[in-house]
Amino acid sequence: MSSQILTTQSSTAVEVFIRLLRGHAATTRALSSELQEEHGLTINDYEALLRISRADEGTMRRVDLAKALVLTPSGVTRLLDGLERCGLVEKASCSSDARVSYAVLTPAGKKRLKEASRSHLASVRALFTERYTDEELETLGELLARLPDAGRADESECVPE
Amino acid sequence: MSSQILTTQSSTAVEVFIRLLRGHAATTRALSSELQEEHGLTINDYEALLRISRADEGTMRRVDLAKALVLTPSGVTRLLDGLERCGLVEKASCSSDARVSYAVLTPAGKKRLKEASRSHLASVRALFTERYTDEELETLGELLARLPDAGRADESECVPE
DNA sequence: GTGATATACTTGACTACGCAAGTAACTGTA
DNA sequence: TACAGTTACTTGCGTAGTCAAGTATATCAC
Repeated sequence: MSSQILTTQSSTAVEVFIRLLRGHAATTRALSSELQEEHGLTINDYEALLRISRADEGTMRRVDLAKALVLTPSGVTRLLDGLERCGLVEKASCSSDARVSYAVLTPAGKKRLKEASRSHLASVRALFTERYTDEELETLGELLARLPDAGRADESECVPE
Repeated sequence: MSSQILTTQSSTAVEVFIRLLRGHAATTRALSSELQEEHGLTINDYEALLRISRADEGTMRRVDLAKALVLTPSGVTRLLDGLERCGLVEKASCSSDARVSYAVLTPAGKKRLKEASRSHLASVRALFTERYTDEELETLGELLARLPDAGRADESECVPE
């Protein structure tokens, strides 16, 4: 009905953006309900545990975790509050800088992460490999990595021992 | 420190997923603060106005809007509550089905959408075209469209008259 | 028609954030 | 050594969304 201006050139940019939003919403929902039900973790809980487990010395400054998860510092405080309440993470202080408080996995945290990893990784792989060839996955990963802050995703595949 | 299992095959699936999450967070944040400040709309407000404006007869069932935006019905109720309170959207009833209530743009809603479109579309294009060639954008769009529910993004480029 | 089931939508209670402001500690400059 | 500025983190408050439950209407089987 209403007249529309369809600028063909670079109209794809907007499409791509929308698909990014919707794809994120749908995949997150698909994966997080499973993670939630089976292991009581949100996607960010899981990612936080994973990042901490992979960090040098197995500890991570809250600030660095915020960057890795693309959260604000307050978001991280609350995220870790929850994980601490569940006994999966503990605070540790830094000897050289009294401002920083490290997050460390407890044995329970390591255990939970390991359990959750099995099914979560399998689900992620299933979700993507049923839609893309290896080559396409490679391409998609490379392209998404150029988005602001998406580059630091690096090798998140590891399953902590 | 901890031993890690790096399954090279399809490890990219997980990487891609993470980049999707982080890329979404970062691009949304970048674009929505501008939209918020300059036009008082969130990304979803904007998308809702756009979808309604593009629908046949300029009206849309709430259920269909939910699907298009990948929100739950209650999410749509609240989203539209806000837009109604701002006078950008109105309810209309359906003569053939008393359960459905349509969302229609008010003149103010059309005006706001049109104003917001200018800068928003420009920002989206800038954000993406500074990172990708036309060809890459095409590829990225095609790949993202395969994700669950991301396919219905279609030609969102239109600026309502 | 009448009851079972499905659909469209709303509401209350909750969660996961963000933002702004605050505290404490560190750093660099004079 | 004192003070300005920065950094790490927390807290109060607000918001956007979910889920579960509820209401009203429609549809289908018989």
